[in-house]
Amino acid sequence: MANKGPYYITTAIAYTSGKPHIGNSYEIVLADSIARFKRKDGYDVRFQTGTDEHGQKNEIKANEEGVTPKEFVDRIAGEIKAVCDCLNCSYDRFIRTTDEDHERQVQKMFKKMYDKGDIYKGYYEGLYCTPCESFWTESQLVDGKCPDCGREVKPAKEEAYFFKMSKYADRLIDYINTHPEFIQPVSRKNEMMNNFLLPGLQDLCVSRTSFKWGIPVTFDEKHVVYVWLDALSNYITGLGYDVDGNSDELYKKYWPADLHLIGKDIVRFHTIYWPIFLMSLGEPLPKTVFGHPWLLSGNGKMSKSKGNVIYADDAAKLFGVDAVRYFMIHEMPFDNDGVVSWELMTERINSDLANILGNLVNRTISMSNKYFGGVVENKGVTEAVDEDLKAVAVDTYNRAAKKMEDLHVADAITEIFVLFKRLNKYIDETEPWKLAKDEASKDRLATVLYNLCEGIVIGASLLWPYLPETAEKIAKQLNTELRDFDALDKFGLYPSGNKVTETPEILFARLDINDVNAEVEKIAQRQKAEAGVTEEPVKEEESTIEVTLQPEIEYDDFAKLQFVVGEIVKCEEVPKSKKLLCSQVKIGNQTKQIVSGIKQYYSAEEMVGKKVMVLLNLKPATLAGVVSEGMLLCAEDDKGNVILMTPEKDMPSGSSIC
RNA sequence: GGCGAGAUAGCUCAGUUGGCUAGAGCAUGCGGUUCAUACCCGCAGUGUCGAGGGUUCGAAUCCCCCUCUCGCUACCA
Repeated sequence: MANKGPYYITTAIAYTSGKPHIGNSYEIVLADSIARFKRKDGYDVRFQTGTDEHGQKNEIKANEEGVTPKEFVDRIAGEIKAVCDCLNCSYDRFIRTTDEDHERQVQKMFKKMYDKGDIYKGYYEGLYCTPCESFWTESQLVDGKCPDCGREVKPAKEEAYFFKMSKYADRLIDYINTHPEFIQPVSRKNEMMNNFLLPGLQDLCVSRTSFKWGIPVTFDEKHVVYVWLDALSNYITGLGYDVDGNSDELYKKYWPADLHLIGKDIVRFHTIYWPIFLMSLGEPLPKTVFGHPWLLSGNGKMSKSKGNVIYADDAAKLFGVDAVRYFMIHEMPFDNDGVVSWELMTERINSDLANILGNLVNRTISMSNKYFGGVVENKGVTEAVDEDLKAVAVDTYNRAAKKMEDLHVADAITEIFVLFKRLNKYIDETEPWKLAKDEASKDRLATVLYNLCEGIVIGASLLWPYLPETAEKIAKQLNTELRDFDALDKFGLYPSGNKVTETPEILFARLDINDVNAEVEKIAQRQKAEAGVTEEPVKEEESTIEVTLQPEIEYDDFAKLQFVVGEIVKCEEVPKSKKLLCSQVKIGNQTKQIVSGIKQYYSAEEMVGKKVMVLLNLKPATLAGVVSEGMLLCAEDDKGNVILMTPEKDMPSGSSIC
């Protein structure tokens, strides 16, 4: 097989917060099918995945369980790796950000960037302007003063290191413009340009002192390296990159990466921060970053307490690994979200895998056994109808490869099924059962069955990247080997006179939706039990919210704030805004107009009559063209849900809150 | 509010630079077949191509406007 050169593909590394459901497992299967395709296509492939393990969340969860953070992430990383393995993913390295080689290089990178002046010490959230209640970074200041009001700012207490993103912005803009394949799909490129690059990049906080579970900054031990610098660099540390120039051969061979496969939610980090980090290190940029869409549950959000979480390993137990892989790959379009449900999986498996593919293999082998004792021989008795079959067969690779080149993986697998459908049609066209009745057409019958076997082997060889076990089973049943892709333009390589298996195994059994539903019900019960749901479910498990302490204040600071009870007497939507409601709030003998960003949680009508907590003496501001003379206090959880704070018992408006 | 994408058969979507009776898959109906996992093969559909206007010999495709949906982003006092 010709060597087409190195090909390096990565997935995002998974955060070790819990076991991934089927939507989160999609990426690894997609990456695996691309990696396997490239291998068979003659590339020298390296495929890396892994886990992102640092951060305060894991520190807290570990504390709750009474284990060390390392023990905690060891367990979760093990679960994540098990899911990858159960889906038959052929990664070359499963990197963990707690791996010693990774940690050492991240420390060196941080130092190098600092020495270059790309990282500087500042303050988390930056510099504080008391009247504006705002933090600013040094780069945002105008003449060293608050850009809003021009007053003095003073540093907050938590210091942090920042990366000077702006320094490389022009180079990055230029790179993106001259490399149209860099950000895929292209719609994401526009978003990055318009929302971040063209308006001007903010500096990025790259260290924290508020928790310990991270990679320590060598020259300032209070600090640990904060998330993205740690996580993103796995792509090069996993190849043995060395800051000092003593990089491993792997690095020299495989970097820059050909493809970073990531979810569409983290495109920004991979197409802005990551390239800029690499520029700072003086290393080349990855060739393509593909932000893929998501597989979403058809009926509402997946939740353990509802028992409707679909895990890849559960699905694999029920349907088989390849059936699950097939569904994930097939159902996911290039740039729209796909839908997953047990019903859809059942339909897809029955119609494509059982009916079209499984049945084709089965009927072909049955006929070979029935008519020729399993011996498949090319007697060379061809007819016109054979030509079209051969043409489709030898072109299948070209059609699929073109789709793969464009990362349209779902379309590639569909092209392979075009061949299987064509083979089914060929059986109808040639009617072997009729040929079998006439001794004179025995050789024609043999040729037909030979062509069928040959076509199936070509199809199975192409199918291997997506459904490796199935492809191998087919080859075994036909008593032959799968082919490399450079042999797929030839029809007739199947050894004539070969003997197929006497006992064809059903590749994919047809599924009854009722049986599936019964199994699904069992899974749901188990999940509910695990989530601790007894009779009345509903209650979502409360997640632990990461609380970062703000700088301490004096009592006098607090006393400056005037909190009162207000009653909303009138409320309307702010026309120019998507999120703002404008309320008239009665506070004792006064009425204030207050604008709040809570339209997605409260309608204007339901606001009226509510007693709420108001910060009264806040300097008025104009929002979306409307003056706001105070602030309605709300509680907000880590998922962004917002509720109004209201008095626990009724109190007259104007009552002071202290 | 800013930027962007989209609206085509019951469902999911294709439709290159405007050009013959607008397509595919799934689902539906009918017919054929029996080697096979009640499977496979064939045929048939129905569409005011989101609304309205314009350019053109000709528009799903180009222009204008409207309605709705979605993505990113800003505002969140």
